[in-house]
Amino acid sequence: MPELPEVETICRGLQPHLQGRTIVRVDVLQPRLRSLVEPALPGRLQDETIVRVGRRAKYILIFLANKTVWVFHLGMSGKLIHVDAATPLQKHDHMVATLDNGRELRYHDPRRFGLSVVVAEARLHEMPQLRHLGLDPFDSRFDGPYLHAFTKRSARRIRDLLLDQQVVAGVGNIYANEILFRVGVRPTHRACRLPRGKVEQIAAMIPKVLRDAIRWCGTSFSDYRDADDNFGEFQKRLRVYDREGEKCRSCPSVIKRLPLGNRSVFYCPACQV
DNA sequence: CGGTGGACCTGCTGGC
DNA sequence: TGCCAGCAGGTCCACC
Repeated sequence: MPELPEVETICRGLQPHLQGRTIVRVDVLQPRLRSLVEPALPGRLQDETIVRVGRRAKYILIFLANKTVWVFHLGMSGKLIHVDAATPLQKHDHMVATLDNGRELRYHDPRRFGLSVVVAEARLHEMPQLRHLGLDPFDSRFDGPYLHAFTKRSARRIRDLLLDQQVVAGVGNIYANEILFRVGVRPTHRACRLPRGKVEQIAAMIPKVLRDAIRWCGTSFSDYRDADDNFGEFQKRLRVYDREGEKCRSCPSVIKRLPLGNRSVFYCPACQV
């Protein structure tokens, strides 16, 4: 589900609710996520105060006063929501953190592809999931030459390269498709065959599209919601993703869908070469 | 090493 | 109406 813009929207929504709050208790209702939630996790969080909420790629980072970090990844269908304690529990609510103001932070994830761990802040960037991540697209070092260093030596399709978190951290299938439409490149184009100028354009378009999506609070199809359980708006601004058979917004052609690996690509056969 | 394809889960939709 | 195949925002691992 959530790519960088959705995760960033959730973080921005959680920050004012969580900052300065103390976690009173944590209940794990279903520990079987992508990896098992360690039994010691509730004890490591109890009575800890939240300093701030941050993000690395698609990971949500809740920094605690004792210099540990509660890390979440939402997988495909995860939600992290701040609610009133009176809100009825939903099916697939797997974790509930009660805060000192009586409100609750709930982790909900039907497909259970998500992740939740607590790590020492000093070891955060050494944890297996974060260690090999590439640059965040908003990092000042992320530019054309950086991306070109990857594209020039890769025979992969450009869509697959953009999904590789070791190259750019935070792009997922929706935004990979949207970015490539906006630079007129087919998702199936081999990375190493793209001219340097096109790679520069792609590198510039990545943060542009992601920023735009953040401005619209992310993309909601079925299950994505922000920290207050509200929909995003960017689905109204998609040019190709999930628009198979519909008219291109830039020319008279019809958007095509192609299964590529186990993720569909969407493109305009006229606008994208 | 690089690249591909399947596995992990549940739920929804569309075709028959 | 009911059933079943196909598909879904992501990662990780086995295999070539």
